[in-house]
Amino acid sequence: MAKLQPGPKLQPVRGTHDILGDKARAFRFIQGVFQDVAIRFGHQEISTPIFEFTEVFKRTLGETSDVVSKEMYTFEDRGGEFLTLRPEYTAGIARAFISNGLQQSLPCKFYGFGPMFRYERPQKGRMRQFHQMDVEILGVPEPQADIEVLAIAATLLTELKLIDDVTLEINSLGDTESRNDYRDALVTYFEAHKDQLSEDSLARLTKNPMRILDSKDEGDRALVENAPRISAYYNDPTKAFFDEVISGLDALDIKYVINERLVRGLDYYCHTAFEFITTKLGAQGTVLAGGRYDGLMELMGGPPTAGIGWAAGMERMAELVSPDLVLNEPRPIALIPVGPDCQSEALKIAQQLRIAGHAVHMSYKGNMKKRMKRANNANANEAVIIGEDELARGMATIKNLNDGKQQEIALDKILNYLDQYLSLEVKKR
RNA sequence: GCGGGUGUAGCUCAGUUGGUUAGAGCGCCAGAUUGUGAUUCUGGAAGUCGCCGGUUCAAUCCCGGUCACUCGCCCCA
Repeated sequence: MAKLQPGPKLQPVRGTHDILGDKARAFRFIQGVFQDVAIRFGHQEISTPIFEFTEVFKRTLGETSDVVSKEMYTFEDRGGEFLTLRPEYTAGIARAFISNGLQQSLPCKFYGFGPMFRYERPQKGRMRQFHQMDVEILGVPEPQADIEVLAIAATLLTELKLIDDVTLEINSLGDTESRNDYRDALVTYFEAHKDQLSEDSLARLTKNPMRILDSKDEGDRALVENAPRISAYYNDPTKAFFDEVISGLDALDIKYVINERLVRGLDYYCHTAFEFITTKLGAQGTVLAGGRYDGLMELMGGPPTAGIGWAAGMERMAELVSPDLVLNEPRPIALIPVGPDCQSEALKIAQQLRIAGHAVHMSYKGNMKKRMKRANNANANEAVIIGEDELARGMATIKNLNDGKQQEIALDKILNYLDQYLSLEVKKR
């Protein structure tokens, strides 16, 4: 680690990272594809504040959820308000929906992305500040919205070339009636085997019994094998809803696995729940996950409004995405003035090239050797060398940094020459 | 909140069964080449061996603590 001076702590706060270099490029690439896909599906961008009144999250996520009970970054501001850095996107969007009176303009199709904050012990694929991309459809109670939202996810993962790295697991948590019936049955079952449950699952039994289903404890797993299955408790509407979602996936040729033990931690989910999972990221295999939350708006005090959406972890995606896909930045042109008298001419040419759309690296100081070296480090394609001799003749030297060949070009032909030459280079590839 | 692993140069890592000057590769700087990078050759700078304490004639190495990073549990994207 770098040597730290005495004084303020100079390392980043635990669980936070600086995003630069390849990681920044990967983020920008992923974000770009995401926005493009979301817009093609007719979604509007929404950007909500990264903090909200604490109540917004407390009410919607449920007091007993881990997020609320131990993971929120909450603070009191100078006005005495309790604020919380958003631990997830959906609650903020739901609040924005109500604040802006958007029930007048249903359905609402949103996309957004940005940082989220959870006070957790960091590990692979899990940070205290992390970034999510988020998609929501509000006001569509029909399964078509579920299908569409899944189609967005599948399209995104396909265009990021990640679709073969992930498995879509899907389940229905049922409507309120089905879900409550099932929960009761589960509790009855596990109560009868209380003595065999792990300590963690014993706590889940009162807090969130459905969580026991995806326990990693071996003893629990054996019990879960014989536990009642959720599909046995689906009523007719639930069954019809889920069937329609599934046939939509079939129609779109989106591959999935039905996992009856897939549950959600947060209280407001119903019907469809899904996760795109990979085995390539260690313990945190979920790359993109979401579900339907028809009860959320009322929970928050708004008009009853159906909702479905998902969130994807950008750090996790960035780990998976191939560097070849990301490395598509145009190579710059390096401008190298030789001697102080050539500085202003070089500056003018650089500006001309930049206005014409080229990426230009202008060197600031150093002898020619050093400037050439910097040009090389910047991965420049061409170096435009402006020297006093050439300048006197109205010429500049253009050197191809790939093959080392160089030639003189008239100053007023530089743009023209580079436009032609570089477009040929692109065609060659 | 609970458990495991790791901390040596800007980066990736060797190493010392405790003993004088701490090692490599990459990177950086300079020169070979005062108007030419990438390749080659030569030279150089750079480390309180995470921090504090203990044991010892002597600690980067052993012991204790602490901080940081990392992996896992809980939970989640």
